[in-house]
Amino acid sequence: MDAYKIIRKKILLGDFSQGQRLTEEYLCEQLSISRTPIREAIRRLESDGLIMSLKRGVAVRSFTKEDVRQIYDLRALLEGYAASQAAHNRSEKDINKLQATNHAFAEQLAVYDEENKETLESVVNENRAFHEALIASSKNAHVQMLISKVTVLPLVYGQFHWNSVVGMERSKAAHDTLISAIMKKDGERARSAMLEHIYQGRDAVLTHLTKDGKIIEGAEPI
Amino acid sequence: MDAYKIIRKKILLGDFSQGQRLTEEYLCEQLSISRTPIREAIRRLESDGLIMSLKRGVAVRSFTKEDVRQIYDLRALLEGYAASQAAHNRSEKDINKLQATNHAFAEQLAVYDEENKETLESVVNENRAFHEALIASSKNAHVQMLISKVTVLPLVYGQFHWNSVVGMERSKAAHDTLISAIMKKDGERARSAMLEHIYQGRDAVLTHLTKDGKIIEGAEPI
DNA sequence: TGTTGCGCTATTGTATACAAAGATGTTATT
DNA sequence: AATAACATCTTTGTATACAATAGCGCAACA
Repeated sequence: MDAYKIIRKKILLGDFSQGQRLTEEYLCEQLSISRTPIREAIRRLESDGLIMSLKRGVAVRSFTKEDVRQIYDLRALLEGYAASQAAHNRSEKDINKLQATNHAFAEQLAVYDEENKETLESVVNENRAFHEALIASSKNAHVQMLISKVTVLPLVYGQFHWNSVVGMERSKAAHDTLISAIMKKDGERARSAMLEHIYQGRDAVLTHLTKDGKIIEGAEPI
Repeated sequence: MDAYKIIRKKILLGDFSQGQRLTEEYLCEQLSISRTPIREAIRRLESDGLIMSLKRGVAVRSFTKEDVRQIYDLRALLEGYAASQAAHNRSEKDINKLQATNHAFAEQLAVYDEENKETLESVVNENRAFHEALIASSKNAHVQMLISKVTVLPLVYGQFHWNSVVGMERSKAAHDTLISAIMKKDGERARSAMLEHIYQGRDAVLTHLTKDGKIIEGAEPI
C-alpha cells in the first residue's frame, strides 16, 4: 500500500483527528518513509479535499454540519444521476452484479451482531460494493470520479447511519427498488429511489450530529 | 507561477498534444526545474484527470466524443444545481457582482473582432468570470470544487463554442435570464436557464467535432 | 507594559544522487 | 530465421542534503 492510501485510511478512520496538523517529518516517522513520497501523497490528498493547507504546511480537514449537509446533497445529485444513467446503459451482466452484491449485503445483514464490530464493517463494505456496482453500470467514468470526490466524509460520520438494524433493512429495501427500476430501464424511478436512499442517510447523520452535542452550530467544525 | 499551473496551462492551450507522453526529464527541461516539484505537479494533474498514467510514466489525456458529451452533461447537472442554490442563497452583493461581470462580458462582446485573437480571449475570460461569480453565489464550496473538476476539457474545444457572434449574443441573453431568476429567488427557473445555456455550448462543440472530421466515432480519441 | 527588531528554529521548497524496475536491443543457439 | 537469454539503457521511485522562508521567542527600548 502506498503512502497516499495509508494516510487516507488513517484520516478516514480517525487515526489523525480533524484539524490535526500534519508535518512532513511527522508523516515520515509514522510511515517510515522519506519525504518525497509523502509530499506527493499530500498533494493528492489536498486535491481530494481531505486535508486543508495552512499558511505553512497542512492539517486534516475539519467539516462543519453545513459541510456534511452540502456533501450529502451533492452525493444525492450525482448518485441520482448515476442511477438514472445506469437504468439506460446497464447490461445483463450489470444486473447480475447488482443482484449479487445486494445479496451479499443481505447476507452480512443476517449475521450482523451489534457486539461485533467486524460484522458492521462487513455490512458497510457490502453496501459500498453495491453502490460501486451501480455507478459502474452507468458507464460514465466521469460521474464515477466526481462521486469519489464527495465520499470524503470520515467514515466515522457515515457509520452513524448504520446504527440500527431498522435502517439497514431499509437500505436493503432501497437497493431492491433500485435494481427493479434499473432492470425496467426506468431512469426517473431509479433516480428518485436513489435520492430518497441518500437523504435517509444524510438525515440519520445530521440527527446524530445534533443529538450527540458533538457540534451543532453550522459554522463550527465537528 | 508554479509547475502545476504551467503544465496545466500548456495542456489546456494545446502546447502539449493529446496522448503525448510526458517524461519527468522532459518536463524538467521545459520548465527549467528539478524533478521534485514536477512529480508533485504530475500527481495533481492526475487527480484532475488532465493526464493519464501509462504502464510507465504519464501522458496527456485524450478525450473521446463520448467523454465530451458526458463531461458537458455533468457540468450542466452541477452548474444547474449551483444556479438553483444561488437563487436561494445569493446576497445583494452577489447580484451586483453578477450584473457587473455580465456587463463586462457585453462590453468585450461589443469590441470583439474576428481578426483579433486577443479580443476572443477577453470574451472567454469575462464569460468565465460570470460563471465563477454565479457559482460563488451558491455559497457551496463543494459544488465549486466539483465543477472545477469538470472544466478540464482543453480550451480548444470550449472555444469551438465561441465561433459566432450569434452564439455569444445568445450567451449574453442567457446570463440575463439567469440573473433575473436569481434576483427573484426562482431556483427552478435559474436551473433550467443554466441547463439550456450549457447544452447550447455542448451541442456547438459536438457539432463542430463531427463536422471537422477531427474524430467522430465515440470511442476514438479526439 | 507594550512593542519593535533581530536572530534562531522549525518546516517547507528544490536539487541531486542512488536504487529499482521496465523497455530495448543484441547475440547466441536452435 | 525465430526466439530466448542477457546486457544495457531509460525512466521512475526513494532518500537525503542543502536552500529559503515563515514563525517564534527574546531582548532592548519607548
